[in-house]
Order: sequence, then C-alpha cells, then structure tokens
Amino acid sequence: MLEKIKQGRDNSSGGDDWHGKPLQERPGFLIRRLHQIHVALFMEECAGESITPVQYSILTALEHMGTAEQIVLSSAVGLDTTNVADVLARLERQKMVKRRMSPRDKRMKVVSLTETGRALLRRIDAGAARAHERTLAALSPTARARFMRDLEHLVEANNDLSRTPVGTR
Amino acid sequence: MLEKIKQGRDNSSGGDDWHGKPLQERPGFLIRRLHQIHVALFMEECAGESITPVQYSILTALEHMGTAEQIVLSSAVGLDTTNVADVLARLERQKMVKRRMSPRDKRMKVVSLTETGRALLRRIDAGAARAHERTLAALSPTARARFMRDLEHLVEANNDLSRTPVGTR
DNA sequence: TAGCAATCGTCAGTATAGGGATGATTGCTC
DNA sequence: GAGCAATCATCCCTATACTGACGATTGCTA
Repeated sequence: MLEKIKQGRDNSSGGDDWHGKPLQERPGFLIRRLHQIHVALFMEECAGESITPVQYSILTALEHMGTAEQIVLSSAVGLDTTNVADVLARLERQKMVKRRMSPRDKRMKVVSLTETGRALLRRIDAGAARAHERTLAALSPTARARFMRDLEHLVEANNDLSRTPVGTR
Repeated sequence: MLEKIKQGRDNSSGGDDWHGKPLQERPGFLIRRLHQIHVALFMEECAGESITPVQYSILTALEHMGTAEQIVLSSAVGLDTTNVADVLARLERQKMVKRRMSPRDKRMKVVSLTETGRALLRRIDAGAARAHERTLAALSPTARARFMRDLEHLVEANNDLSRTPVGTR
C-alpha cells in the first residue's frame, strides 16, 4: 500500500520516478546532505577561526567589489536581505566589516572590508580551498569537472526561482 | 584522499584552484544555491500544505519504517538528534506524528505516523516528485542520471563527516 | 550488586534561510 | 512641487542545523 500511488505524474523523459525510491536516491535529500557535508568540512578546515561558509562568501564578495551596498551584496551571494543584514551584523561585531549610511542614498548602507577582515581572508584561504577540494575529492578529476559544469548549469537555470537571484545587480 | 593539498595552494593538477575564482564557480557556493533552489521549488509545489522538505524526509522515513525511535530516525535522515526532536515537535503539534516513551527502554521515544500524517504524505507526493524533477530539469536525461550517480557517490564517500552519518542504524 | 560509563532525549545558545510588515527615503508623475 | 509608488534596511516570526551541557536511564563490570 505504499508502492504505486503515483497518480498525476508521468515520466515522459525516461523514468525519473522519485516516489518509492529510498531517501538516499532523491535529489533533494542528497543535495541537502552534500551541503551539510561541505559545511562540516569547511568548519573543520577553518577550525580556530570563527568563520562560516556564508560569512566567507560575503567577505570574498566584498574583497572583489571593494565596497558595496547591502542589497548588492545580497544579490551577489544569493541571500535574502534580511539574512545578509544578519550576517553583516555578526561580521561587524567581530570587526571584519564596516557599515555606514550611503551619502548618495540615505536608505542604503555601504559595507566595506576592514583590515582585520582582509587578514582573516588571507588566513583561511588555504583552508577554504581544502574544504572545497575535499568535498569533491571522491570523484575523479574528469567527473569532478563534469559535476561542476552540471552544478553551474542547474544553478544558473533555476537562478530566478530563489528569493534572491544571483548577479542581477 | 588529500594527497595533493600540501600547505599552500599550488594548482599543479588539472586546475582545481578555487582561490581567485568567482563565487559562482566554487563547489560550496553552488551546492548551497542548489539546496536553496530545491527548497524553494518544494515549497512552491507543496504550497497550501504546511510542510517542508525535511519534514517530508522524516515522514517518508517513518512511512517506510512504520515505527522508530528518534535516534533511529536521526540516523535515517542524517539529522542531529536535537534537530530531529525539534522537527518532530512541530510535526506532533500538527498531529502528523505520535510520540510515546518506549516501554523497552525508558530513555527512548517511539515515533509513529498518524492517519493525518499518512494522508498528508499522499497529498503532497506528486508535488514533491515535481519539485525533485524540476530541480534537475535543466540537465538532459543522460546528464541527470550521471549527476545523481556522482551526487550519491560524493555523499556516500563523506557520509561519516557530518555529525549524524546516514544509515548506521 | 553497587557503581560507573555509555546512551537517549532535551535545553540553551548560535548561525543560516526566508516570509511578511513597517518606516525612512527616494524618484517619478502629474 | 506635492503626492505617491518603489526601494532599502530592519523587525518579528518560523524553520533548519549544529555544539555543548545535562538529567534520566541502562547495561556492563568489578
């Protein structure tokens, strides 16, 4: 009584019938797990420094842009403005980042890296790279490159589906 | 598995030099984005029902197992026991799930689906399947199957790295 | 069998992640 | 140039996700 419910779906494209499949073979489950794993690896590689993957993303984006309004950062890293404000508040508390009102538009806040933030980036850079590598280490170099291509493709194709699409600014 | 990592960064190999690459080409960033996207798709497909992907995972696991202690569920879905308890409390509040003390071991709680929970599962099944399909829709059927294989491989290889590895129970 | 270490669930605390609402500000339009 | 809609940051709320600690219970062992 738990096998063949499956009304309303026809797998015209060759048999992607996720229903009935164990959790371990469903895309959503595996993507969540891989995300968990990468975060764990990142935290392990950067142990000692108080930093998270998302904070690292924001700091990196800031390093590339020099200075940015929160809304621009939000678009760059694909995070809700609420969430970005939250992360930035933590980064500011740790003196990694400065925020001040934009003189051009008083609704906006301009964010910039501090020297402390830049130093942190330099310290964790190798660890972050190792975390990225270890996440994909189980694949052969060929499969790894292919996997990354597919990943980029999937994210790009669905970019506009999340609340804050990347790169629209 | 971390042979060519050494101390600093040298991109002697095929070129896994994440440093200096834009955010959009780093595995951690893309995995986080794809996770966001799948969650968004799931919530869109199951709008109207108050359910999340993680809750769906737990309900599905319960359906397969019939009845399970929280620690077993935790292992089945790869979630911290703290987190599982949290999710279960919400599911119980919505009457999707029942919890009672295990008579065999008074430290444990036995969880089981209610009829309400089973009905919910039947209602959202098609939507959940559509969310899974749409997440991978941008890939050709061939690439999709390959991607899933690689994904499973990566998760399996790093299973023991997260706090709660899957399937050890 | 008395004690003790391991186990299970929970609690407190922190960090993403997003929805919905609001206040301040801006720029467009009439 | 006065009003008004859009924009930006923020606030409150909920939901993952994990760490560290703790009380209750269990089973092993001395």
